[in-house]
Amino acid sequence: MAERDIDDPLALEHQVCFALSVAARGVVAVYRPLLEPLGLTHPQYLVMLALWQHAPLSVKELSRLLQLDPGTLSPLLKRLEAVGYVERGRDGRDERVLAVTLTAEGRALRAEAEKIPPTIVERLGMEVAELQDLHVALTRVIGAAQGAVAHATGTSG
Amino acid sequence: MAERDIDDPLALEHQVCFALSVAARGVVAVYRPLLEPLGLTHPQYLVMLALWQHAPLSVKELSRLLQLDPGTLSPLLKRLEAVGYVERGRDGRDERVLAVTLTAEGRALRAEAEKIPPTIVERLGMEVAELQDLHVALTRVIGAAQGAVAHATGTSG
DNA sequence: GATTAACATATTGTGCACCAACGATTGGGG
DNA sequence: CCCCAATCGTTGGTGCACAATATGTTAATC
Repeated sequence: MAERDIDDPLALEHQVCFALSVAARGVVAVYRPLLEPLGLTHPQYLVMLALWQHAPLSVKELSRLLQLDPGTLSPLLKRLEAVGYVERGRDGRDERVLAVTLTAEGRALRAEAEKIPPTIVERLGMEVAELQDLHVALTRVIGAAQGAVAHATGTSG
Repeated sequence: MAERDIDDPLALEHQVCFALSVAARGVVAVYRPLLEPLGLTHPQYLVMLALWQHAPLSVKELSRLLQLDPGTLSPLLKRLEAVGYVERGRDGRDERVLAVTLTAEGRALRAEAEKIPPTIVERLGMEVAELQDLHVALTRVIGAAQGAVAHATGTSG
């Protein structure tokens, strides 16, 4: 069957979007057993990374940093507050914006999280250089996709 | 702030998993306006690709091809049946397996779908060679991730 | 040939992801 | 001062994704 599909532009094995989806889900699956003891899902882990770097952050800033819809972040942040890693309070200057800050427990979690990246690299068994190349390629795709969407909706913004 | 983050292994901009997630969601977003007129979501589009190549397929075979949980596919296939692109019937030989087949309308949809990949490449504005390189790199990551999960749960299978 | 084990799918529950609509707050122009 | 538009976050709806469980079917064992 493979013979006939070589020229098929709709063949599953030719689709970059398919490889992208499978790779993303597959890598997240490698993280899952490492994040589970911390009580975090992968999206929650990314939010914590953003906060460890830049806290305090508003929902809008998180949305821009993580390229996520505010409607996705809103309940996610409530769950992070429920487990005690962040606090959600209104900013004094502008009552519209939510100030997401880290609790002491949330800050302490960073020490545990530092063990994760090396473990992931080890479990994947890939060269760091190869992962860096991939990161560069993905960054280019992210830019291309943003440009494509911007062009489709209403050029630039 | 960038200066201080160069050596930070937890910096958001260093995470391959983050780039992978954002790229996957971003590229799917480029597909969305093209798939919407066909009445398909991106996962549904991938199922149709698999069926155009290999129909009829069982849920288990689709699960293996698309690397998706049967619990994800089950309701998805019902929705594809509801819009009239596939039929779900039991296989005569083995009443356990579901035979997913294409309807005439489902087969006809392939002509529309053939316009999608070139449009995507055009909208992304990336060289085909670069996309092919990315596909190779992603395939390697997919293999590495599968190996990592297999190792974590119970080596090989 | 009845009991068991293995298998294929379906269902339920939790959480993400996007969209559209809403309510509250803020800042600007009449 | 007041309305108005823009902004920020939340909510509700649909659909994906995974884990655990349930149900029915087939195959294996005794």
